[in-house]
Amino acid sequence: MICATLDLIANKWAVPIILTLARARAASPAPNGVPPLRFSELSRAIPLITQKELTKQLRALETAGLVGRRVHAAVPPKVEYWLTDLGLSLRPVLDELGKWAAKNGPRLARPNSKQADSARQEAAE
Amino acid sequence: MICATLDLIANKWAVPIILTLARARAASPAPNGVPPLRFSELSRAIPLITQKELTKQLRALETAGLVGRRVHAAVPPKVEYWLTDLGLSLRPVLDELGKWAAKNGPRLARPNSKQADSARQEAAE
DNA sequence: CTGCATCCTAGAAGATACTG
DNA sequence: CAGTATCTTCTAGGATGCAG
Repeated sequence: MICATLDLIANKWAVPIILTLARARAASPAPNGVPPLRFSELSRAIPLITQKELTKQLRALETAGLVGRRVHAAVPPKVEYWLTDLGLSLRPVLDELGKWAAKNGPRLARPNSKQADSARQEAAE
Repeated sequence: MICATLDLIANKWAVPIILTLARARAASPAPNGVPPLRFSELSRAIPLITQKELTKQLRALETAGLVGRRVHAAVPPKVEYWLTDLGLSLRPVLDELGKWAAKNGPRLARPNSKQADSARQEAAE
């Protein structure tokens, strides 16, 4: 079931979204409430993401319980998202991942490229 | 670039393969050489994987430097794989991931309705 | 402002058959 | 034994446009 967790965070935009929300949570000294981000704020904070993807990922993360969502029924619409405690508990995982990536990432020869790797030695015993 | 790392291990069979090789490395007291696994041994250890997928993933992991590969030019063919030190260094990451999954995984409401039928493979904890 | 619906393409992954 | 080679299906993800 470690794969279920991976499926959760391995999507292209899941990590940026989580980190953005985590930053928002850390940036504000909200004592009793978590400072939420609006949809448009998230969209601006992650410029390259599509609205569709942002929506989809937020739904997935919400379903998993990592992200909270509140709709303010008003005009104009206002929907806020925040990282739940469960979502925040992912930080050690992401940090560990980040540590490894920082250390070994630079050396990562692109993994899934179809580049014919010529430098594979065929040891003939 | 944390995403590059994720791309590496987020593939369906990457984790089972790495864990299998890691188990092989831990299981033997090889002092100067790492105990390798043959292609067929890997295939048997991960019964549900396709040959094509096994080959593809091994190539990707090899390119990334996580897995070593040695071909013995002989009949019958014999190709051995082992986890490199770099590959082994991923363990803390996977362990952290596993810890989180063990604690919060049971509560994960299906994120993308991804039926993980490979759960049989993950007795690593 | 939010976010659903629709169409589209590239790549992941499975099944099966064949080869040195 | 250790792979390639096809063929097929499925889904992630991008590009719109429309609606409440």
